[in-house]
Amino acid sequence: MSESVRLLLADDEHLIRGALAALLALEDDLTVVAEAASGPEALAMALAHRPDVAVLDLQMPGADGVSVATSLRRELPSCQTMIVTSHGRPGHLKRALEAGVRGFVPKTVSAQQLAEIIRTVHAGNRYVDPELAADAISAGDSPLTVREAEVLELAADGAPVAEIAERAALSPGTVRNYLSSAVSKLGAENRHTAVRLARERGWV
Amino acid sequence: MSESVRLLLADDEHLIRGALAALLALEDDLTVVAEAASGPEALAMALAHRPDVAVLDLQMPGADGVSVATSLRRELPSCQTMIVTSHGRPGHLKRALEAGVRGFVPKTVSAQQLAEIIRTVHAGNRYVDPELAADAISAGDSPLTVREAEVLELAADGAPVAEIAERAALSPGTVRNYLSSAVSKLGAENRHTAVRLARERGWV
DNA sequence: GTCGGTGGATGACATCTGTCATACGGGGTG
DNA sequence: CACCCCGTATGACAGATGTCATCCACCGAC
Repeated sequence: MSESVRLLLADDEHLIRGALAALLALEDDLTVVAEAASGPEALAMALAHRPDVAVLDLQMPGADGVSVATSLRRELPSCQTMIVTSHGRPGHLKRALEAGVRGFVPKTVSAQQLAEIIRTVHAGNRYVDPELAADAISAGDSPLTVREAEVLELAADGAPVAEIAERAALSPGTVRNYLSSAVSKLGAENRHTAVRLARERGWV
Repeated sequence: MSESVRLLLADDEHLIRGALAALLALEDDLTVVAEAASGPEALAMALAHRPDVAVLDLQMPGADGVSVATSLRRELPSCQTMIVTSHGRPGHLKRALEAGVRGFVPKTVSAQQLAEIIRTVHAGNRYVDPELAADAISAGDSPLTVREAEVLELAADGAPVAEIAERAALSPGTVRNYLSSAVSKLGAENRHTAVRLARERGWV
């Protein structure tokens, strides 16, 4: 049937990918034409099989779903992309939408729902899980300046101020100022909880 | 058929749980008798349906797979438990085995393999994914004492010493001692990198 | 040109952390 | 019993961190 939507499934969890392929194959207007277990593989398979829709897991070895979507947008514009994620955080959603992703759903949806969303995306529309969207909206825009976010990111792995200063080419004092203001903007107790909060809200 | 293995599936990701149920149902010696989307629900369903084998996701809301396994061991000893995990870290494996879990596999296995492993577990044998086992062995035993690990865990979310002390019912000075010794044992620069290292090695 | 805003820096100060020595009670082991 | 390790605690001290006020240079707007 030439009407069938050609799908690429990319997920590093074989169990899920296989199960998903089996369930989606039950829908007679959906055809899984390729599967991949990593970011680079997904890209290669997409270019080889030219699917209509790419269903990408967010967390994959090599390159995450959003990077793959970005590449696909450039190299195979005819292919719509959508992200499926285990435990989604709003930051990824924002990144994904900026990358041109048309669908963003958690893995808590059922196969029926997923099939329906695939059709929606294939029709050129967008679909974002309402709950994730609400989270993203309630998280709002980052109150951090570019520098504050940069410094906060460098602080993420527990590096001391001196190291952050070196890596950011700033004076240690300045780094402490930025961290201090970031911490107070986020209402955190110290930079480490600040990093955590910013991560949760997708601001770094 | 009375020979069929009665299964409980617990996973908060509807997509995966449903798909898994569908695939496992294809094996005619396996029957899914209950599904759950959270830790407490898994426990309740297990007690209600008395499955032979419980297939538990590691990450679930409410109570993780290992806690559920621990409770099951006590409240429904006839039920064998196994853990399926997305991105397994060795620490969980050790915890799981101590909780009496008989099978521990990553979601990268195929449905066929999983079915086979379920049979293995049901037969009273154990199965641990070779790669996860290798990781666990190479990570070795934790050099941390129980208290050090406890305190380190409380330090994980960036809480200040005072808060850790309160939550651990210890004096702040003692907390600092433990953190200090944990940091030096792990060769870290500060408690935060120590937390990260311990996490990577599965020691917390 | 003056004004204000922003990025960057400095210095001072209080507090928090990390480290160390020391102390004491309890549980094993020789 | 003596010894050692562990858990717990205290005190002391150096260094790191968080906070604040202040300052300078640059840039764009008025």
